[in-house]
Amino acid sequence: MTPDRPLRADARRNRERLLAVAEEVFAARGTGASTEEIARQAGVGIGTVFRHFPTKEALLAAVFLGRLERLGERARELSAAAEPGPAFFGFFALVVDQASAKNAFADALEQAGVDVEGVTSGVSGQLGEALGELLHRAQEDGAVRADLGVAELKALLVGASRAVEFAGDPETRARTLAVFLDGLRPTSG
Amino acid sequence: MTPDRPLRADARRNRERLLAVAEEVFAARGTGASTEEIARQAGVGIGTVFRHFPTKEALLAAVFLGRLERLGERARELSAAAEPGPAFFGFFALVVDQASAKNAFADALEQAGVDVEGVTSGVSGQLGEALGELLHRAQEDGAVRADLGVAELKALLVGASRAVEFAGDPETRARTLAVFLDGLRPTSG
DNA sequence: ATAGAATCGGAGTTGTGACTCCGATTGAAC
DNA sequence: GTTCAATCGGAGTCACAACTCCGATTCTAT
Repeated sequence: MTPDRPLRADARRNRERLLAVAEEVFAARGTGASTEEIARQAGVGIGTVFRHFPTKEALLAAVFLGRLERLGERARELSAAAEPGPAFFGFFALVVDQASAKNAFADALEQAGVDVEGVTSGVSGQLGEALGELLHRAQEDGAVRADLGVAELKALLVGASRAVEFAGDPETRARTLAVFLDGLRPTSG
Repeated sequence: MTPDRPLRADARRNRERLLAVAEEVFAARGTGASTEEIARQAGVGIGTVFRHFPTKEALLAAVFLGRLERLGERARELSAAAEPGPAFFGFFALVVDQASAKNAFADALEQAGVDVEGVTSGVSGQLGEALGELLHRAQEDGAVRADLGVAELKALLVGASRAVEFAGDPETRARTLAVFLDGLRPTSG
């Protein structure tokens, strides 16, 4: 389908630099940030941005795709390396922490939901699997209530990210997060 | 400060109609919806929109202000009419329900946080008081964990709205909401 | 070192949306 | 019914952001 001749060295550099800068800028200024701003910060011309990403939407999709991929990796790592309970809650905290710096996961997942050009669906699926494993292991271990699925977990991650972002100071955040964590535990009754 | 001569009948009508339509349109299309669209749907010229609300931001502020006011009223009503526990959880569910139709509260509170021109601060304070009463009564009644304040409650309302909005189908929503409700209850330990 | 294909830069185009201005209209006071 | 100030409508202005185009530049294969 795609002959995909390897990119010239400078092109490859620019592409990577653009992705990195775009991620920062979108995180800092929101997805409304202008492509020109990104080009300037990356030290390239606007033309270069649009050659690599034919559309602003495509650039956004690429950035979110990267986020989802990294998130999936992290979930798999934790799944393999830690006890089910800590792995699960560690991942939850990690996502929420990122979000408190900048609402990464919510945007990313949302974008995946909208699914720009269908690009993200594959990765989104992978992430879903990783989340599923994390969740099910924690449930079998009795660390997390049994009546939740991956869909609920995603919603909760989005909600927690948002809540924690909204809560300004660290103490409010901690107390807010505690509600989520306690709510996730098996019901005592 | 403001002589505030009463508006002419047609002006008053237009102003109200604009607010109503703007609320609908912003809810449906997001806050990025154009003023022209709102004018068209309200059946007035663009000039009329800008005479009543000198800025799109001012229009947004007015809409959000209305939402916050109604929310505060509702909280006070419940506070007066129902048992502490049901009053609290009823309000929580109510906010979340609205949000699932369209993310009303999150946007409204967020806007209040940004506080366009300081207009919302008064009402936001009132809402805060109403929430405080709802919360404290429920806590004294033992229906809600004691380690939460109004700040945490607001964050949780925002987060829950978002989470439930993200969760597509009603069943996922219910299970997601259950995590919040259980997390809000006093910790058994 | 050289050719020439790939890539770059950024001025220019296009579209959109907030906001202004003023002649036309309409409500209210008499 | 007349008057006139308040209000209206919407064409026009202005700013900004996405996207295009092409001459200038740079990489790479020989």
